[in-house]
Amino acid sequence: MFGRVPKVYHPGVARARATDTRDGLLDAAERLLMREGYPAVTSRRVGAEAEVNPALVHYHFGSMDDLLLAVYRRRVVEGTEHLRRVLEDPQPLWALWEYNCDPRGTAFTMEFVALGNHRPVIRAEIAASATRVRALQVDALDHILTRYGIARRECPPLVASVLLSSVSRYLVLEQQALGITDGHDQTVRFVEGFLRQYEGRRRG
Amino acid sequence: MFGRVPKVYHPGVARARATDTRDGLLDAAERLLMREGYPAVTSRRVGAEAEVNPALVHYHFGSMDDLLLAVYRRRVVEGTEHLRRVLEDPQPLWALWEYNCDPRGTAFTMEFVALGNHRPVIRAEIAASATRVRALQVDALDHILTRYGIARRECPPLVASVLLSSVSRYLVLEQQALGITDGHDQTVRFVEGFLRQYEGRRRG
DNA sequence: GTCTATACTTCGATAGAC
DNA sequence: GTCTATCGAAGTATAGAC
Repeated sequence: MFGRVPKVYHPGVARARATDTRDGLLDAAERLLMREGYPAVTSRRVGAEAEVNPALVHYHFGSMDDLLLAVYRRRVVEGTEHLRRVLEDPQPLWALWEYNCDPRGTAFTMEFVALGNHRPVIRAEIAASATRVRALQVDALDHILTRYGIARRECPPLVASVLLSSVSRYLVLEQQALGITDGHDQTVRFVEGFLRQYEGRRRG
Repeated sequence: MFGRVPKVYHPGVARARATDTRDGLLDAAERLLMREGYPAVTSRRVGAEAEVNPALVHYHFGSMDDLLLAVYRRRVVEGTEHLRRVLEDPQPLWALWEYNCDPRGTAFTMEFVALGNHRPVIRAEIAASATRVRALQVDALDHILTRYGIARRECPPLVASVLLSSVSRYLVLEQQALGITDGHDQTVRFVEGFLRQYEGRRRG
């Protein structure tokens, strides 16, 4: 599995480079995952979506679990980088709320949660990355809440993080997975009124 | 592998009635769903779990979707009845919070959410039932909040319902599906402190 | 690296004996 | 109603030619 790192090819030949194929497979798997859900991510369909032979999935990644893991890891790296920028926003609470309300992130995560429910390897990976992300948020919120004069005892950063993400993500989940939006507008206004208390109207 | 165990029963003696078999299949499907998740709910495995021939699944329910739908509907009926009793609790906010914190309900629902993601029939069924349940909660919360002197403008019942269920269910989801509990204790204490403002300590 | 071909598994669903 | 037997489709994965 580790010895299959792509080698250098004859430069100038029209043949696709190994990393192109590999990335193409990752892209294809992610597209299928988002468009049709993880049951659609089969070696045959990934191959077809990448317009490449299905056997290459196993050549490049070994098992399907390994492919899915690679997809997940790639996105976590990007997501973490994104989150860091979000937390540097001049209105970090607003930015964090909007970040967590992004349906794409939730959809992606939920597919892997569903997947991880019966694939221990994936479950472990999600747990580890989720813990890191939460730590990042908590660290930032600690500074932010202190700056806003909110006592740690009154609202611990950890609690703020959990509350903020649970509400936003659950709303997205309901809407995305079930098409339910009853009460969502009102709830969003309620939360945003809260944010406005500390950071004023959203700018930019 | 399966069909070889139970053999012909003497007619008229211990033979299972049709409804027994049907219920047995529903039970078996639900057990498999909770224990191993929806991918495990195949006609063959349901048959084995119910100690009955796999072909009977199709005889009694038609397709697998129909079986899953039947499992879901049975539970919704029970769940709704349960919720009605919960809302009549002398401390309804506490009772509702605890009801939503029950991991079993969330696990069951999440399996169907994952399932419904790519099975339109199931998705529609979930959406419909979720809407009914929410209406039930909102109706009850309207009376409850009014009784506690909370103005509708200050905290609309609809918002209270969405907030309460999103936090509890998301906590359960994180813990159950990912094994993450960081910050959960603190968040629960935070919420319960809030409940205590209106209903005092939990009794019973 | 990439492809063809294939082994092996498990699925949903049905026909027909009893 | 229940079982046996089976079809056809789809999945993972590997071997081997190029």
